[in-house]
Parts: sequence; C-alpha cells; structure tokens
Amino acid sequence: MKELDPLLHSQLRLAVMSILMNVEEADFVYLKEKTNATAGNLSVQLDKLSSAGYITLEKGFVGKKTRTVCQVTLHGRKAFEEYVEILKEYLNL
Amino acid sequence: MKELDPLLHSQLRLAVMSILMNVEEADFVYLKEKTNATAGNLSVQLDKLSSAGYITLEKGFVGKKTRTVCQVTLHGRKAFEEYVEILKEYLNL
DNA sequence: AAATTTGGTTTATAATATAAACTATATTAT
DNA sequence: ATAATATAGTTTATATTATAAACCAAATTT
Repeated sequence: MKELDPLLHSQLRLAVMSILMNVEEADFVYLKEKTNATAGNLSVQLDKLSSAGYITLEKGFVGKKTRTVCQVTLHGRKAFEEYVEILKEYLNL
Repeated sequence: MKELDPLLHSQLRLAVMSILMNVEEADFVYLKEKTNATAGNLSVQLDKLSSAGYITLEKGFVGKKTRTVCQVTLHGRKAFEEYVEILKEYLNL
C-alpha cells in the first residue's frame, strides 16, 4: 500500500487544501470560519503548508489591518491530486 | 465542515480497516505484511480499533503458536462508511 | 481614554504515532 | 541436546503532531 502524504493527511490541513482547491484565493478569516479551527492551530498549519510549498501566504494590509491571503500552488495541487488517488485505493472508490 | 473520525483518520488504522472491509477476516501477520507496519505499531493500532468496537480480535493458537485474527464489526463498518462519506466532501468526489 | 474586538503569532501541553526493547514459544543448525 | 535464529506478538519509551492557551499590536467601540 502506498503511503499517504502526511502533510495532507491531517484534518485541518486537508480541509484548508480542499477549500483552496476550489477558489482562486482565501484569507485567514475565511478559512478560520469555514474550518472552525482556532486561530493558533490554523496559523501553525498554514505555515506548514507554506513551508512545503503547497500554498502561498501573502501577508498584506487592508487599510492598516493585516490580511493574510492564501493560494494553493501548482505543487500543492499536484500533491493534493496524488493524495486523492492514493486515498481512493484505501477507500475502494 | 464535518469532523473526520479521528480513529479512522490515521494512516495505519485506515489501511487496516480498508483491508478488513474487503475480507471475511485477516490475521496479524497478513495485516503486517500488507501494510508494511512494524509489529509494535500494528499491535497498538489494532487494540485501539478493538477498544472502539470497530474490529474484533480473536487471539487463538495454531498448534502452539499464537494467531490473532481480526474482523471488522458492524459498528466498524458503519463508521468506515460514514468516514468515507465525509471524506468525499473534502476531496470533492 | 479605557475596554473590547480583530487578526494574527508564539509557546506550552496533550494526544498520537512509531520504533525499540522485550517476552514466549518454535524452528533450525551444530 | 543446546545454542542461535525466527515467529508472533506486547510493553514501554520517544519523537512527532495537533491543539489550545497565552500573548501582541493595531483598530474600534463605549
């Protein structure tokens, strides 16, 4: 049996990636609401995805408020799709 | 987003359940080979699945050698199917 | 201007996965 | 016969991970 990418095989990171696969971009607040994660947890997991090159984090401002915008990269997209393929074998889909 | 059953959302336990969903029963040695897990890890994860009532463990003998036979329970089957349904939402399947 | 909210990050803790060490019996080689 | 190796696991220690709690800085409300 093939290994499931441990970076994606995590509840919250998978949820984030799943959302990002379907939108052009999403900001921290939106992801937090959608996933029901705490800010701390989300922050940590976004950093991991970013460090792996699966997403980009653009930390900017709206007026003087910070705004972190996330986007899935091509690399992240591929990893997600590969993960899905392997998972399908596990789930008999 | 719905929560993914943490008992199933684990590489090894998911692999075990996936195998057990497709066979009448499987023993420790078979599961170990199929999953490439170490004996220690497999032992621990089988106990967790068993404690949750997702599988049964029948520890018997073949001659004088121990043999642990595993089977998925109805409860386990339901949990697995529910898990798959929720996961599908994550994966857009 | 004090209190609260917003948008996060950092750090401490709890939970999990994993491997290493161990036990008991069985088999093989000397 | 007995020493060495293999088989079938379990127990325990450790590394990794996830999560929450505590914190920070700026903005908003009272």
